[in-house]
Amino acid sequence: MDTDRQTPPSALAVEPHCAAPRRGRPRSEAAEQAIFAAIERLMMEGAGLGDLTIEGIAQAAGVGKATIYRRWPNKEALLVDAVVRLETPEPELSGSSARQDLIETLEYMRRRGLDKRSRWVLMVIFHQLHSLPELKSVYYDRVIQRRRQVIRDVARRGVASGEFRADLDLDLLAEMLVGAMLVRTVLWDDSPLDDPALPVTMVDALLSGLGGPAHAAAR
Amino acid sequence: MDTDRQTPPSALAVEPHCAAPRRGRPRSEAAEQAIFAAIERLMMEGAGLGDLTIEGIAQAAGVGKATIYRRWPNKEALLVDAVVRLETPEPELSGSSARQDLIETLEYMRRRGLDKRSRWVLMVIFHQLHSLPELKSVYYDRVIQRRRQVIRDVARRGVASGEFRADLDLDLLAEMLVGAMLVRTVLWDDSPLDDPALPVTMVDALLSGLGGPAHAAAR
Amino acid sequence: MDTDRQTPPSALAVEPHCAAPRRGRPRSEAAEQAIFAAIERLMMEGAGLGDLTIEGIAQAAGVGKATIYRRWPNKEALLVDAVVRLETPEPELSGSSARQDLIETLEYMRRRGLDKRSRWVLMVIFHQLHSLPELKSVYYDRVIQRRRQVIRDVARRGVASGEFRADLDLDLLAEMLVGAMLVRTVLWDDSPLDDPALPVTMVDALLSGLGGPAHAAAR
Amino acid sequence: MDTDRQTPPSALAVEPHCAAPRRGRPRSEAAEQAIFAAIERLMMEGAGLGDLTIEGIAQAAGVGKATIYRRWPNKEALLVDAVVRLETPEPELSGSSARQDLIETLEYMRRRGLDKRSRWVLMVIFHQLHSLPELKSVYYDRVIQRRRQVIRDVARRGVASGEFRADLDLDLLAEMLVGAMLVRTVLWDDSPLDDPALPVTMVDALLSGLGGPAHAAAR
DNA sequence: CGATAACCGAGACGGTACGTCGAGTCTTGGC
DNA sequence: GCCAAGACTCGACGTACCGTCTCGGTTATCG
Repeated sequence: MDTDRQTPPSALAVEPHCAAPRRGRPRSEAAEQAIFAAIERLMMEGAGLGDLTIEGIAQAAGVGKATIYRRWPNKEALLVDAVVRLETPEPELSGSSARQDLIETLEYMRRRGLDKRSRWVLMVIFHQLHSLPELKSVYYDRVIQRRRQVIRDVARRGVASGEFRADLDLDLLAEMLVGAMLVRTVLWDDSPLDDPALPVTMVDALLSGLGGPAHAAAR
Repeated sequence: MDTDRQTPPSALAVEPHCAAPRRGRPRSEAAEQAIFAAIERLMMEGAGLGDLTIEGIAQAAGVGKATIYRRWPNKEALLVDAVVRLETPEPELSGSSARQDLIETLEYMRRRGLDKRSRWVLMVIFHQLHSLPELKSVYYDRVIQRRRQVIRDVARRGVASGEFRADLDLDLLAEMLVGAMLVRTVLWDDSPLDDPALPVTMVDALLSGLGGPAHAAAR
Repeated sequence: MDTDRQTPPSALAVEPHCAAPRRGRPRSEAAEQAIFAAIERLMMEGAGLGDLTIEGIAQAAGVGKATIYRRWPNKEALLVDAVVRLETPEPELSGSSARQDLIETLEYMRRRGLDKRSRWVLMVIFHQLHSLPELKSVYYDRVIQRRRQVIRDVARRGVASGEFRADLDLDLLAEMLVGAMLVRTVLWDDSPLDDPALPVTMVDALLSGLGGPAHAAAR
Repeated sequence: MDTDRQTPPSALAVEPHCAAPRRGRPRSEAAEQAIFAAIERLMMEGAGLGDLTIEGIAQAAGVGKATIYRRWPNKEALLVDAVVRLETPEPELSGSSARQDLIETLEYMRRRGLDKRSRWVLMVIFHQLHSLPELKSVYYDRVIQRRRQVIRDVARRGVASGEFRADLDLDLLAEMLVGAMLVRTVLWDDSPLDDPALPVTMVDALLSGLGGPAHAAAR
């Protein structure tokens, strides 16, 4: 499915509304690149969300404001597209075992949480997610669902191989792992993500259970 | 505990800067109430974060802008105080067992996630947390740390009673539970918080472990 | 007189800049007509000067903007040419007497002042005359000087025939007559141009003089 | 009449719409002065009408754009008010004779036509007169009608004293004199206004009549 | 009791960014 | 080389808020 997807996934952007034979001067690919590059540059220079202005971006990109507004209907839509574009690709899972795959996924998230760019992306997402309803569905479909599916697939294989309990609630598993990583990534930036053993610790804790003797006896 | 807490916890607010005997007309308590009431009203009418402007709030509250700026140094500080003020009080834990206390804590979070007002509060928190460093520490000290302490206390008692494993990582426990609830609360608003059994399921999953026979054998 | 005037008097227009044999597709005569027709149409629909935009004209004419800019260097030049093109031809004077010729000239101006199209032309002239120095000389040479010459010729014949005083200041005569008509045309649009006797009244007043007995005695 | 007119005649301006007891901070008189001063300065530096921008004026006046838009609804209204404000006061007429008064009036217009500031004002008037209908009536009532009345009064006295013919058409007299001056002022800026004898020449020509012996015989 | 001082609503102030529009230029494919 | 279409940069438009600053007027406490 989706084998021929070359064009990058630009949601929210204003497509030239004509259907077939495209007339007139085509939009400049260079301008688009310059815009995204300017955003990334400003962002890396420490610009917060409120510091990113359309006028500033246009200036930094050497581009007219109209060129931006021709592509996106407003500031939010632009930021959203910039954010989606900055998302790092999903990791390739080794597939040696379900436990190992979970660990690799969490390790990917851990690294992402340490990367300035990725953390900035998450900030924007969390910021705009509720003020721009369109973004919600776009990001949900394009990023979140995709990741949930990865974990879900891993878990299914784990259940089949007997690594995971048969009555496993797949969503719950995903959320407990992802949620814990998000908390450490988004809520604290002096966050304890530096420990490379974190993914192993988390996965094993979840698989082995945290209950003690009294808990085991009660079952 | 905390029996003498009458004055609301207004951090970030600008206190009248003269220390000693205070002269002149005192600040109107009514104005303060009107401001908070206006924010809540606007919020309940569906105003997003970007729709909340100082001018709008002042107008809705029938209050001069200066009256707001006399109390808070800027827009963010006001929103933060409004948010902290809307925080529901912590639940009383029954203390019958550590497991039960965890479940009650999660049940409290679940209810909170279903409440429109509380969800709006979380939105603001997530939004402003990075753009206003002051908020970060205030909210961190005042809300997050307090909750972490509650869970930590519960867990400690659980370890002592043998309900929890002795090598329990308290922070990890807290984050996996809290993180999962936050994901369901903040990221999705069609979220599956409706299931009243959710807290029990989560706690028991974490305590019993999700590993299957193959996992158990490997240990 | 002027029997060979086929090509319209297009001053300010940009001639294809290669001098010699002209190659490639020749310019579309139809496009030119469409542009002028569009301007006239928009003008008659009540468009003020500020409402006439190049983009609007191009759209209304079904023509690309470049097609306009290939012919005129800027907006003002286009309007000027459009205006000159709308100028009605000079009247044929009967020549029966100098007084009669003056009256006929004023009558022509009176009618012109009652015509919406002509009044619009005058508006544009008065507007652009100072912001576009080129227009000034073009319009001056092509329209004003021509008319002054007509009146001057008439007056000269009048002096020769004894109808006019020998010490007549020709320019002053022209300006007093023309000026009065312009005032009624340009400054007021509820203007009293409806009276068909106006030209006769004006000419006779000027010729007979407005001085009374006391004035006559003083001379 | 109008003995108590202190407040300058600011038409088109947006008056604070509250009726009686004026609340809030009053508008800064200084800002208003700075705005007008900036316009005049820019104008004297040779700015054409198209070169006068709100942003430029605000900058030159050291004033926020909003401060301008709080007073005038748009650019045109501001220019109009600036123009009306720059109008020089009417001259005091000596009243020694009707002929003399007419000459003085024309001399005033001649001088005005030689003054850069006044010519600029006339340009703006002629420009905006048709694109901004409100201006038309304001300027008409406030300037043109007033001047017509002056000439009318003079002429009436002239008729009474026998200096002017009894059947004098007052409006026609005014328009022929005023029109001729306007033509020389507005249409040509290399205009022959330098001759100080011009007013005398014009008035005497009009009073004595330009007809020659043949014309006189025909009456 | 009167002065003093800080409060109050209202709204103007200088700025900054927004999103739109037009001018004049450039770049497609097509005739 | 022209044509229609429509992108491009630039810069002004008119609007909305921000955070500050007066206004006239209202309570409090202090002297």
